[in-house]
Amino acid sequence: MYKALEERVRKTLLHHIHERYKTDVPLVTERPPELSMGEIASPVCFELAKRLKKPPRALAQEIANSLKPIPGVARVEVAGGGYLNVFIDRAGFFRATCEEASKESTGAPVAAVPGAHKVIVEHTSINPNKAAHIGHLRNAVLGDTFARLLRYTGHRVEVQNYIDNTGVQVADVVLGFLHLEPQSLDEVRGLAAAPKFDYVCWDLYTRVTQWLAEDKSRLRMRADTLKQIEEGHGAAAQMAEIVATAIVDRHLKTVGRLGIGYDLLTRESDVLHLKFWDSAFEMLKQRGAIQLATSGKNQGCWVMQLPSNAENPAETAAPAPEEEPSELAEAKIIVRSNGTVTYVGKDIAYHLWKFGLLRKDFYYRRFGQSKDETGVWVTSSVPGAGSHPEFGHAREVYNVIDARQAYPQQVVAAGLRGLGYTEPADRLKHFSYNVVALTPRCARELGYEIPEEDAKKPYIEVSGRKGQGVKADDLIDRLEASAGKEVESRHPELAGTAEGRQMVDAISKGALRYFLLRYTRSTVIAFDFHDALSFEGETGPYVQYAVVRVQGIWRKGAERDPQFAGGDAIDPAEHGTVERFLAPGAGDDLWELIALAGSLDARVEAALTAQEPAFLTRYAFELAQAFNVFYHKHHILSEEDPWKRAFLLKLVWLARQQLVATLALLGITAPEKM
RNA sequence: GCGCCCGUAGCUCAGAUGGAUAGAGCGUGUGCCUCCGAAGCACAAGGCCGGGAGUUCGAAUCUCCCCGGGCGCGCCA
Repeated sequence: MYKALEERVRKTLLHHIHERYKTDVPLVTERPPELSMGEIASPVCFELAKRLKKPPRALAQEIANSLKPIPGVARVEVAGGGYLNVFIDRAGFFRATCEEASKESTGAPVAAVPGAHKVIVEHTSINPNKAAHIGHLRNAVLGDTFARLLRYTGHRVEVQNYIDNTGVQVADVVLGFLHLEPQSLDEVRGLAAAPKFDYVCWDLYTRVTQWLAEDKSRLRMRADTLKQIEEGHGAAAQMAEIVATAIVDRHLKTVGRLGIGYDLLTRESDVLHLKFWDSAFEMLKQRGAIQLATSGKNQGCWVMQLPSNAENPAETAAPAPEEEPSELAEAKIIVRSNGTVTYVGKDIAYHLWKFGLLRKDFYYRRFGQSKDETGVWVTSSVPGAGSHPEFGHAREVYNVIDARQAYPQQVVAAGLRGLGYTEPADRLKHFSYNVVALTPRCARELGYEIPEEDAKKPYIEVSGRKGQGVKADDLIDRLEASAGKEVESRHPELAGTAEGRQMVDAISKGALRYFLLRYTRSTVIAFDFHDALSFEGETGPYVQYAVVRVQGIWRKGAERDPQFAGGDAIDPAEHGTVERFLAPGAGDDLWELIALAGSLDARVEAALTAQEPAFLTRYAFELAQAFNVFYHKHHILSEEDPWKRAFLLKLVWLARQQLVATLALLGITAPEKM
């Protein structure tokens, strides 16, 4: 509701200034620091004063006096040196917010706006050769939450998880099963069917890394293995298929514990076998987007020139004709002199497909052994039976990839641009985030040797190749154990019941998702079990608890009075009492909660524009905090004035609606009790 | 060397698009369960926003220069 009103105020002011002063100024609105200053403020008169050479305060006064009434606004005041402070019509805002909230879905996906363009969000994309760790979880949770935000605002969203099943990381594990700890195909199949196969591979991968380091000649074996896997034949390829498929299955189960799923798994092997690259290569050559270097250090390679000035690609797009590509420092190799394509080359082809610009498509089937029709879709190299949804053909693409990969992402965009697809290139967004590191204390706790000079650092990055890091399932297990203890101490009667398990599940999931989302994307998370396992303060369970308190009120109310109706109590709005309870002064604290509860739309908007899910965790916390303050101040069930009681109940209902909706966007549910 | 990110309370972090008195959580100290659940609430202590210059009516936020940290820049993926 707040967003709509803010926009209306902004438009009215702009129009008014345009009419009265015949000038257009950039107009921003903001939240005043205190409620006594209104709910919407604009410093526009400072800017206007500069242009008109008049004192800002006088201008503000003029505008405030001459402005026609704005629907939903009670009054406009002048404050400070020339601020325009807008005071919302409290009762009207309350009614409108309740109206909106009653239509709100509480978690179910919102139907896309008819005719909406498709947005692809790619996230997770873990190498399928070992167990997922906390860094992967940050990726998946960020991507999943952003997709929820897009869906909530009416976008058509397709979530993809890219599976690099033909890369060196898979090859390393296959190498381990072939040479380091030889196993037959059947034996590997057996291992892959066992529960903790991803942990087995985690350890094997570590040993292979060391084994390769011990004797560099073994790198040749790896190259051969990789080649076999890429070409898709031989024992190595079969083993890679078994390993990758089983690990992907493990990853899906792990992220599934946090409520994360996908529309499509795209496999690199299918990109290769369907020769997506060949098509892309032709396009790139035809458009001159890549050149064959005829001399210099890159001789024999196909290279792409990158604009040296990223901010102004147009200026550098056309190089001087006499310039030799081989001499350009900014050239990026796309095809090696031996004719094989690099990773970015494949990625360019894949992204052409994402935008529907490649004249090729995958085949599709359901993932998994079971023949059910519910499994996630996965790409295939061979025609499958039956129909499938249309995949790809996005207008906009978000790639959730950590900040270290900013450069390759730029190369992909440059590739699109080189083909003349400037608009798709602009709509290819790198949803960048920083890594999850460990605090030195945490690293020592896990038994890693930390040099003295590193012990003072705020965080240290550990090596996945060395098998260091916190495995996702281990962390979730610890959270569940910890939540289980809390639940048991509060509700011993629920031990072992389905309700108890659901409670533990909701709390641990809520704590973890909230923890990973509360940091802004550019922050390196210094992971520590103490913070991640906390259920107090700014955490998911704190917000969940606010919702649980509402259920408590309803439950208690129903126990005492069979007629009690909770959120559906008599509508106080219809009896003219809302104005009384929200009157400036006495009603300020209630109004504060309402103003915040009505700001969900504005916060969602901000989170989307800034691509910053952390804005929403912040909002959830603020709202829960405001509700808790309200809860302690007003005792609802013992309120004697029936109108006041009805009003407070409606307010409780509203706060709950907004909290539940916000949590749903964060992928968190609140249990009935906790 | 070039490019990107970061430096805010003892610790971990918010302060998007420049705005009014820089905020949370954790930790510390003190209160509050006969009262809708204390996974909570209230109060207190704690800050040259890394340093310096500049732009502006106004700078934690923008520009430049330092200092300190992290990450990229491969015929790896």
